[in-house]
Amino acid sequence: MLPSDLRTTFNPFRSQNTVMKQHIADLIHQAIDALKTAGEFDSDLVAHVQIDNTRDKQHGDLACNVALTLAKVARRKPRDIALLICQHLPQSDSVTKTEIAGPGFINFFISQDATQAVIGRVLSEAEKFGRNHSGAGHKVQVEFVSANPTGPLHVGHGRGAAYGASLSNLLETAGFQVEREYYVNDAGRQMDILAASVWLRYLQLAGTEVVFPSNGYQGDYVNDIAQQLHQQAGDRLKHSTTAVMADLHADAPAGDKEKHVDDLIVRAKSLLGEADYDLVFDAGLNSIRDDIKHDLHGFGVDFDQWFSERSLGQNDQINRAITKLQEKGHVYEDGGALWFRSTEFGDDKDRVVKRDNGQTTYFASDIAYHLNKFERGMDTVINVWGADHHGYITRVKAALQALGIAPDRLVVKLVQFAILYRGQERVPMSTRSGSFVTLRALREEVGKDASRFFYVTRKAEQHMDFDLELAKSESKDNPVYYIQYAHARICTLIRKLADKNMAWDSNMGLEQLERLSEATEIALMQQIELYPEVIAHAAKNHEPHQVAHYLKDLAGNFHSYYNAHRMVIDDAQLRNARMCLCMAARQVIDNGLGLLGVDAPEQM
RNA sequence: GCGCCAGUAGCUCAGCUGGAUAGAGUAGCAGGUUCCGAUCCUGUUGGUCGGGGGUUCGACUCCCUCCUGGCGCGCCA
Repeated sequence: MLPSDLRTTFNPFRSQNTVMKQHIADLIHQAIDALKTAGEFDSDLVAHVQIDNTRDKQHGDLACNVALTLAKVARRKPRDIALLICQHLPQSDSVTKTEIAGPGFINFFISQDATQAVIGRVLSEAEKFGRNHSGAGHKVQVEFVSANPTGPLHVGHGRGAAYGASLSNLLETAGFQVEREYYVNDAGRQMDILAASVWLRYLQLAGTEVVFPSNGYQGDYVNDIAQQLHQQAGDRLKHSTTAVMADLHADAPAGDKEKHVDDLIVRAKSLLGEADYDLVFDAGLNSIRDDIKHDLHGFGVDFDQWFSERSLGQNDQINRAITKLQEKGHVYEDGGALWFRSTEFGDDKDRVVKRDNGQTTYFASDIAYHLNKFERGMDTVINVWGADHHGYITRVKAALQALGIAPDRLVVKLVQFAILYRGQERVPMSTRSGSFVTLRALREEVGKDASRFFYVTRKAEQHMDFDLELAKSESKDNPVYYIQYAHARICTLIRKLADKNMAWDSNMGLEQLERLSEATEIALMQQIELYPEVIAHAAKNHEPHQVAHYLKDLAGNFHSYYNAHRMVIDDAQLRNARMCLCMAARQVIDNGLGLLGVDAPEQM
């Protein structure tokens, strides 16, 4: 038996079948078994029975290709096999007809009774409809956003936030125990630059004349933080211009802006002393982190854990991780630095974990961090990263492997960047031009629902054009409103019925489902029936965009139905049956939008 | 140079892990509501799935090779 941390990734997802697909598959297995008994097939023949939804309803509702896949091993023509199977299929109330078509497909036509039954399941399972237990008993952590706390989130982070949040929700509906985590990069040089920036702005407010470094953080938010700090600490952190600015490397353009800012950091530390430097540092960190937290909350994204990078160093976890690698013989010294021999695990080159000046690298923190994740008992860890980090995957997986953790227990999802458009015009997003759009600005302009929806309508690896005008438009062009409108329409029906003393009677409706036989009604029911497998498939493949596309189709089915038939009618039996169908559709829209972090409003 | 992601209708994108005649939305065209919300519905035009080979009963999907675009290849974080 393998040690527990060497076990491979649990793969809970086998074929996720709907009730009906499973039933058909069972029928086919029974037929094949009967044919084995009859001597038509070898008794050791193994059939992989796959049931597909048909694209064209002329091909029935469900189709099976088993006759084609068996042709070779059974050494018979596919159509002959299909015929044999059909002749041995047990009777089923759910199947009205089977046909052999094309090269040897077996098409199944499902009875209306069986199709209508989904309505009762949706109404009784309600918000639980669509869930499954394939991930039961497994802990998975989803780490996402994790933007440096050196400034507000911008629209580039929004896609990762929307994707990670929806993915987490999806995994939960698949039965996983999910932990949502934000890794706070609160250590390192960038944070020191922020602290120095805050202090210099503070000095300016306190009346000390200093020149702000070109490499400092220029944003207005730094001023706000400095102002708060000044109110809080008074002039206690003040120093003279000469004390601050003397003997520094010159700033750009004449000098080196990197050396200049590094000198300022050293100066801040020496003039302020450790305690006061930490005060300034924490003022910046806490303010920005709280701001990010607040921003994300407004975006419908909340985390279970905000994991501090600094805590790794404070608890000596970085050195412990390096030592662990050393003990296993994967570390060597060269040029005064410590190197992890990652090439042994497929990396292009070895990587430094401890610099010649004794400082550990960011990579070393990341090794410790990922070790920590698994030590916390995660079976699987999912990292949602920006596409620019893909070069990093190999070395992190190499480190895990070196530490005895199966690398496939870490799954990295890369999210491509989104390019903003305002109609035809591309919105410049460079930080330098100062015109980059914050996530907050996006939320204020476009709204949470449309932003969340737009971010996840494209699959994550796909480059994406995000049109602000389209997302903003409250019209038919905008899919999120199209879906929400369907939901609101159904809610309006309920209100309408109450006004007319015709309140929806679900029991009567459920007894009369056989009255629902219009083409648009059947189509809507069939679409509803697909929901659980769409969810399962989306969870399995980490693809929330499938939910978005499904919901668009579902809303389309509803609107067609609504337009073709009336629900508020005198025939109480038919009226209540139709309302059962509408309310089932409403429930599925509600459930699906919920996964995507989009509200399902009762009126628009 | 090496590696990762992408290339599907004029535009924005799906395509259920290899299945039947490649689908939506939008744009274009032609229609529909005295009605429960027209933020809606119906019909229709539009494709050498980047190019070329290969694998097999069958390829947008898998393999090879070229072309194009994005990103990455630090003792930065």
